[in-house]
This record gives sequence, structure tokens and C-alpha cells, in this order.
Amino acid sequence: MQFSERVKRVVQSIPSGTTMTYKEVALRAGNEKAARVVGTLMRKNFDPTVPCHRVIKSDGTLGSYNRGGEAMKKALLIKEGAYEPR
DNA sequence: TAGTTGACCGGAA
DNA sequence: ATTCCGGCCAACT
Repeated sequence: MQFSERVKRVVQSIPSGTTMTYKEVALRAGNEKAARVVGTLMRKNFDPTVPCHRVIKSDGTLGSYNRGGEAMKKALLIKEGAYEPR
């Protein structure tokens, strides 16, 4: 139960206009190898107060999203200025 | 309790 | 460049 709480706090601490990879979040949460768990938690209902759209993959791709998919996630990031539309 | 799952990561073919 | 495979860990069934 601590890990999810930790992850929640970390994602909430992501500044607007900034993106963090799942691995980074996992590392900050205390488990570098638990990047999957981060995604697993979000896939459920993790927490509606957490901007999960600011979390992307280490490859630089956006990954997935529970609502609208990558397109919506990308749009949100562009809106916040965290993603460079090309 | 044990087994499966997955919004991932990294290396190999 | 893309595709495949294994690993690692919390949550779910």
C-alpha cells in the first residue's frame, strides 16, 4: 500500500509543463524495477487527483491512456507545453 | 494461497 | 529501424 501512495505523491509532484517517465516515477517511488506497477496502478483508478497524463514511457513515446488514448494524452501535454508538437 | 495480469524496460535477433 | 523475449513487482481473480 505504500508504493501506490508513494507513486501518487510523486506524480502529483510533477510540475505543470513537465513530463516524467514511468521508470523515473518508479525510481522516485522507491522501486526502479516497478515501472510496470506504476502503469498497472494507473490503468485501474489510481487516483483522479493525479495528472497521470504527465507520465510517459522512457522511449519518449506517450504510451497509453485510459480515455481517448495517446491522442488525448498528447493533446493535453501540448496544451500544457510539455510536448513539442512537430 | 497461488496464479495471472499489465498505461513498462532493456537487451537480443 | 522493427519485432521478440525475459524480467521485475504490485494489484486482481
